Amino acid sequence: MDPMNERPPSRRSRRGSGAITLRDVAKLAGVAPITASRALNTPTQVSQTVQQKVLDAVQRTGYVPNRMAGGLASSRSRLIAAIVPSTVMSVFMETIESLNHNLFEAGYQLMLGQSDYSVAHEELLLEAVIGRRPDGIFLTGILPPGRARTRLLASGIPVLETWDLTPTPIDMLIGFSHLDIGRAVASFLMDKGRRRFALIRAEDERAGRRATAFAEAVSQRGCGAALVVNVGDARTLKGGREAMAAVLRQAPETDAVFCSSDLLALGAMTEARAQGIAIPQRIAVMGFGDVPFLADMVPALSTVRINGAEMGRQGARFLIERAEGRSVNPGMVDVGFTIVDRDTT
Amino acid sequence: MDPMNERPPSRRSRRGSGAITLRDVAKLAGVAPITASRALNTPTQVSQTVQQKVLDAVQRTGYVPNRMAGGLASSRSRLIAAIVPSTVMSVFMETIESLNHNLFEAGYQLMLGQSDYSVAHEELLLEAVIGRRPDGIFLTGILPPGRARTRLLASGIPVLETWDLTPTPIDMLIGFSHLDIGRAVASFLMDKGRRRFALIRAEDERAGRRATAFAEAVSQRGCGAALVVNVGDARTLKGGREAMAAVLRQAPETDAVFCSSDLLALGAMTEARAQGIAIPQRIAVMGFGDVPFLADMVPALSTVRINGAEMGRQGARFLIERAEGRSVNPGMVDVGFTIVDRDTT
DNA sequence: TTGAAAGCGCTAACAA
DNA sequence: TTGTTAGCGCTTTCAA
Repeated sequence: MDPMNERPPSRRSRRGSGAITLRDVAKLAGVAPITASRALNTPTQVSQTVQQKVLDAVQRTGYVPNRMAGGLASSRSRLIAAIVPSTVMSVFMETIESLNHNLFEAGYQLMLGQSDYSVAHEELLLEAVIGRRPDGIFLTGILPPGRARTRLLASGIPVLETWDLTPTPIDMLIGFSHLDIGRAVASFLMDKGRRRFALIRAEDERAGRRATAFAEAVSQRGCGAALVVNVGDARTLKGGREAMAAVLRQAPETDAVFCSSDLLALGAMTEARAQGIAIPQRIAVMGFGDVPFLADMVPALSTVRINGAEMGRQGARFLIERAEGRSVNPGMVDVGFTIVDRDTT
Repeated sequence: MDPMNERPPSRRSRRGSGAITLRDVAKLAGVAPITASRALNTPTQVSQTVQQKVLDAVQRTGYVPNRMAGGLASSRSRLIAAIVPSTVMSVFMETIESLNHNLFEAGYQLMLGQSDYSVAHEELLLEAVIGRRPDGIFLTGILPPGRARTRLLASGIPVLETWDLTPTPIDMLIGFSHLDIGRAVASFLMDKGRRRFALIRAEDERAGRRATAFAEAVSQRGCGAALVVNVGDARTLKGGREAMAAVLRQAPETDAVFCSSDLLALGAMTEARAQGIAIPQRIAVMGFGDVPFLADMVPALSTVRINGAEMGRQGARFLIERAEGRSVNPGMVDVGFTIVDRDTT
């Protein structure tokens, strides 16, 4: 080893983390650090010989590149942040799983934050996330105007909003229309001859839009006003049971119920069964989300299928394209939805 | 502004990302960068006046600290990585949600990787994760000896294995005994007078251990060998239905079935109901995991409750303690389990 | 309590 | 194709 290659020991030096660095690998391979860097990141820029020597050195030392350092130097973290309201029993997880899978294939890592359904929490989360300088941010939902939105805009980080549509996205957008769903479900049920409707809906802005569109559509076609029962949490069965009990009490002549989640629908069915009410003969039940396992229950739940995985896949693509410096502007991508007609309608 | 404070423009300079940096804040506040850093990170080390001036400057500039740079300089990323087999309909998500929540409160961020139930995938994932230099790694499960384990050990990153117990953990361990569960469920069912058992189990090593312990326990108490039916994926209802059909065909006299997940149990119940078999009168059904909503179904599923949130909470605590340099050695923490006796047994 | 200097481990820019 | 230099934006170390 040429002592000239050694860093002159300075009295006030910090002695690193002790881990193997690119310098060590380069020294072992007999090349400059930048050459070792190229051998690993852009192998085409380097001769076969050097390439092999560097790879050998990596092998022998067990070197694992420090992506924090690389990210700092290149302003590319290869980190994508995603924010969901919740992760347990959440309809968004299919999207996140697909996103994560596709990101990993491309050498990116996912940072996951949960807002716990709180706007305040979401703002803190976004602040923290921006500090990590991710190459992109994946939002499950639309970010309303406010501090967080301003901050995000100012950060210059590519943002993808999903699971909804809006004429005023922050940046990229991929989703579907909740209004269209409400209308489509209304038509679907009316075409089946249903006339007296109830809505079991979660305290959720999007669920609200589906419900409103549904209610408007049925009243436009001359049906009476739909009974609306609110439920706090879309992810419980209990809420659906209680709401169905309320429906049966307040409007016993109801012949179709549209729930804002599959779990609520399952609860509604449970209550109906407990009260000896035939589904779908007397009341049709419709869910939302198409939780996988409900197709295999008896009776199988009719529902609205959202292509969550597709949003994850395309979302990953858009964000990666942006991260690699290509200027993608997908405009508004509508992935649509499907009404799944099973046993309960 | 004193021009002496400006960095001399060099011909080959890279002109940063253009974002506001600590230098900008410091300059505005009229202090050195390091002082601004202290004002933000260790406010007690700084005078009230300086503190206020820096905070003002932050406010006015909209400065968001770059955690990559901070992490590089301090060798503390404030990033924790967690690895799960899957995120959709996964029994681990309660743990991850709790982990994430507790980490965020303490100023840490979660990186989530999914192994897709593949060992090869998990190794790649761990390699990638190590490159990020997280302050800790949270594993849902025990990492068997192999490349990944060696690498992890070599990295020196604190590791927490969960959801299982082993005498040979990599580092920290918090979980429960799958063998104990198998035995406890066996006793529980035998005490209820059940004698002819079947097991519906997923192709999962831990489910296998629960099943084996169960089978041993029942045969030790003089019951006949339990019929074992294997199912590929624990997260489907369909698998449970098909398995139950097999049980009914191959051993119609079966009077109790222990399933390796709640969803499989729900499938088993669905099939039993379809065949007109009374639960629990003729066959008792037991699940595993205590998916929240199953308590509200009719009949409510008896199951084994795992305190997933507790593992997340305590796990966060251990990992953070380690990250802050305190030498925690919790030994083996057993969070136990609870048998939940509801309608199906 | 404050600051100057050095450096974390890597890569962009330039030069050969 | 390879190397030199100068940072990326922050914090540690040492000194005042």
